[in-house]
Amino acid sequence: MNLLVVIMKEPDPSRRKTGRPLSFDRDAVLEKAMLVFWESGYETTSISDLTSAMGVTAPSIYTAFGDKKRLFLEAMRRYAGDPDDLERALACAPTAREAVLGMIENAARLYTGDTTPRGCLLASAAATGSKDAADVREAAAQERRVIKSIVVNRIERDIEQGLLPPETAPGVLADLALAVTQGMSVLARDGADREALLAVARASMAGWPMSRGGVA
Amino acid sequence: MNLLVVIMKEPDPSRRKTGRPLSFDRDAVLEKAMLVFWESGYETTSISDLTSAMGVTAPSIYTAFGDKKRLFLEAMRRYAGDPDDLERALACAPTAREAVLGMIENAARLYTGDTTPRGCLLASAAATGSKDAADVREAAAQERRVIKSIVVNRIERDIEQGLLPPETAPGVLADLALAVTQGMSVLARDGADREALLAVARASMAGWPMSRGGVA
DNA sequence: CTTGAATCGTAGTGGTCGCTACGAAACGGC
DNA sequence: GCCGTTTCGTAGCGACCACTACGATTCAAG
Repeated sequence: MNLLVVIMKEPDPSRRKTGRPLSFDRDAVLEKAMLVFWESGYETTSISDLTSAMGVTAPSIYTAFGDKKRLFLEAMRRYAGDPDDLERALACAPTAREAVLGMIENAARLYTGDTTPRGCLLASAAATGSKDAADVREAAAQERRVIKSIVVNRIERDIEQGLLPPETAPGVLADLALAVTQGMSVLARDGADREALLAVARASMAGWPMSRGGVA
Repeated sequence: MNLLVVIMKEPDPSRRKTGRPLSFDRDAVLEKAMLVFWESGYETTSISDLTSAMGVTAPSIYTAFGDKKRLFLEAMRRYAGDPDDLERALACAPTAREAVLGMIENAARLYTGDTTPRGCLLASAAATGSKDAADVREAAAQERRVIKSIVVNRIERDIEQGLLPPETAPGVLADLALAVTQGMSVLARDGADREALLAVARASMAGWPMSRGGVA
């Protein structure tokens, strides 16, 4: 699916041949849409909410992005970023522990930024919904699964290198990291400040096995 | 507010004087509504969703519960239960650590029940939404604040009794417990099974200070 | 058996939803 | 200038939203 999308997007760089040009910056407008979805969720954001926030009329949105669902998926991918970037960031850290702590701390800061909505778009924008938005929730779940597998791989690397005890359960630690991350989104929405979230992030790592002298 | 509600509900036990009686069990129907909101969220559940699930026509819902917002708030309170029950349960446990672990484990089981929707109604039903549902989100936030304060009090009791080191930060541990709880809801919705959630629950407690020989 | 009170089902209300038809406008190629 | 192509803004589509008016129905009270 992703491969197909990439392949079909190939002709893009050489396009813009004929016809009236777009009157707006597609990327800037997509970011506005992302912020609205981040703030108000997928189904609970209306097209008219989007048109007023993006400064673009409804027909222009539909010609540029397809429909509301595709616009949201594109906004969500823009929010989540490239999984390879996350993988590289985790690979750079000296240990899996520091890698995951850094990831959670970054989330804590992201959820409490003063120019962005509180909390996590992935956690809140499609937490629930009607049946015909099930595929959108599944897409968000898929993003989380990708993140989890990247974290699991990073932990397994430390186990193989003897930096973590062999009985370490990578799946549990990754699930814990993900649960804390998504749970912090709720705290942030409830008004918790950045320091409170960072304290939670650090406290959530206290259960990790020690690097050298194992805890057992 | 709660006091007022209680006071205004005083005449209830002696009511049912005249007029046609309700043709349905108000409590059973409220539970059906709770399950629908639990599954599909507040704003993303329509009145027609509720009428078909509750087996009651729209006018009957409105005469029995007021409007959609009041119905949801009542369903949410039914879901959350009486805070005093939580307080008593935490008080019964021998230590704050066991009390909180039990609370999180209960959440893990609740989120993976096979006769109820996955995840947590409090976490997902009002995670985001439009402006005119802000008071509903605030009500959910208030429920979480009550839970946090109960947990904080239970932890402070152990600190006063010397079961936890005096430098323990009750707010951070309570926030962590809440974040893990709400985060597990996301994992449950993504398909995590009960054992995975219970493992996360236990792992999240690993960072707690030891009861006797302190960790520092 | 009548009367008043409360709920019943039927059948809608105005409003907003996601989405689009359509003609005018703005481009590149000739 | 002219044509084909694409986007523009206007205006509105049918469907669904939360909610309710209204007359029939079912109870307790007298």
